[in-house]
Amino acid sequence: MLRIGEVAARAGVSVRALRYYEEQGLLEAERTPSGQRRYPESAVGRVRFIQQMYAAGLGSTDVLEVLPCVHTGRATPEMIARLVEQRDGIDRQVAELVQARERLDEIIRIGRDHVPVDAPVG
Amino acid sequence: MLRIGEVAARAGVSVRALRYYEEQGLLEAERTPSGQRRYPESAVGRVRFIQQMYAAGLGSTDVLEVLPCVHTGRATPEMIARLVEQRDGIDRQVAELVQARERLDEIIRIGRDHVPVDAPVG
DNA sequence: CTAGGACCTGACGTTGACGTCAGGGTCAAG
DNA sequence: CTTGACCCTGACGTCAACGTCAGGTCCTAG
Repeated sequence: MLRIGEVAARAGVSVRALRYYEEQGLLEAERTPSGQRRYPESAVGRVRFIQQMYAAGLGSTDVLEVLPCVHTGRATPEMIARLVEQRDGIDRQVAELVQARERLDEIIRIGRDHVPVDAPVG
Repeated sequence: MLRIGEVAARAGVSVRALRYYEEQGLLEAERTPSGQRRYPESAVGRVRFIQQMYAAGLGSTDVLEVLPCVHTGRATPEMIARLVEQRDGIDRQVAELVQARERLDEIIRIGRDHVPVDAPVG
């Protein structure tokens, strides 16, 4: 059983973040008699997953909806529907990002052509 | 010359957003003698671009750095460096999103296999 | 048994991109 | 010349995912 600082270090997040995840119902912990949190090893992976979902733009309630499937490996058709919805949302985001990337690339190309004089040929 | 509401409608953003962009130095406007903003047609495209950059995760200062190139079509090597930096940032984001997407897909597959009983074969 | 590092619970602070409300001008139409 | 839609400037509110500080407890090495 890991202490909170240990989990934080291994997962690359702050201690505060872990307590926040607990607050949001995303992460449970056993408690020692004195009230300190103890996590199983699996918590590290769970936290990494949570981070990944945050990075994908999901809010904590979205993650909350998705997590049971991860934990149990089972999902009701309803939950699968949610998962698919979130995945499609990510797809839309990727599409937007790619568009923005192309826009920037275009600007970069144009900028390189019109680049000032002091760029010698070599 | 367009009024602010017109620009907002065409670009699909709120009037408040346009005033905010001006505050951030992202969007200029002429003023009528009475102080009302008047925009050229080009403002609509400009706003769309700003939105696209926001969607790509850039903050307003980042957009501010990038905008002159768009406006003038010219860029110093320094500005190009910034543009490339931003583009690479977007690339990293896309990579993260794709990873998250794959993770969700995996969960969906597993979930579909382990799906409860009441899914008849047909 | 004691020092100090890790942990605890509140609870307020932060940041960005606006939303929203208050109080008051502006302007084309009838 | 008035109505009603549109515009103006502050200025405070919001939301999420934490940061940070205060004041106190725990625990482990020496």
